[in-house]
Amino acid sequence: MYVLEREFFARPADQVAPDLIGKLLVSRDDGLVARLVEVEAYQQGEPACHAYGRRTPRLEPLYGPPGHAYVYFTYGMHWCANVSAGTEGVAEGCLLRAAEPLSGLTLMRDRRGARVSDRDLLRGPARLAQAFGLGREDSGRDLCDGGPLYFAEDGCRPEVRRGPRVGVAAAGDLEWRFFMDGSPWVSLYKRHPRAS
DNA sequence: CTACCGATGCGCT
DNA sequence: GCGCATCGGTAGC
Repeated sequence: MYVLEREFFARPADQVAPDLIGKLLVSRDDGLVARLVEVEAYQQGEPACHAYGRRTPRLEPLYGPPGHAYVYFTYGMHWCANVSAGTEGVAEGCLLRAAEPLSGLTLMRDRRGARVSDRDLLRGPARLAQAFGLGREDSGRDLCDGGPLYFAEDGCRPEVRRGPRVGVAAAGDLEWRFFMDGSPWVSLYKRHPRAS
């Protein structure tokens, strides 16, 4: 089991995202481990990216060095987590959309709700963030500095498929959603009603 | 299982 | 003020 170093993330987001499929997300102090099954790439040159045509304080983690968390708030109640990619000064990131829970399911269920099925614990970006206890204070956190939140790999080499992103109005024709072929842990695919 | 709809508050224009 | 990289409940098949 090897921890993913910063150089893993120092590539364009659309190259990092497919390589994250099958990797492990670890919250060490919580004892949480999950295998990523669905990730989306975003980069600053295209309209769907939060950093499209602007640079504001909340977006600094995306512009900074790779391997840092960018956690944002959406729809008035949900947090979603990205890991920054590419080179410093260029905003790129990978949205963690779904994962298979491997360890710490009890704590995940404490955070998500007692009646939530295993299948729904981490199926969706806001669900994943909630189960891992991620929020505003985690945005900007370094994920490659030996701290408690990091990525690891265990030799899993899944078949990766790709398609259009989920729920993005300015989706364009980019197929930057990557997911594990045939996995029951992947989130439901819903295209945005006004997607181009 | 799918389809619809309301909740909710922040970041930016 | 507007729009949103969403979710959960309910209704219906």
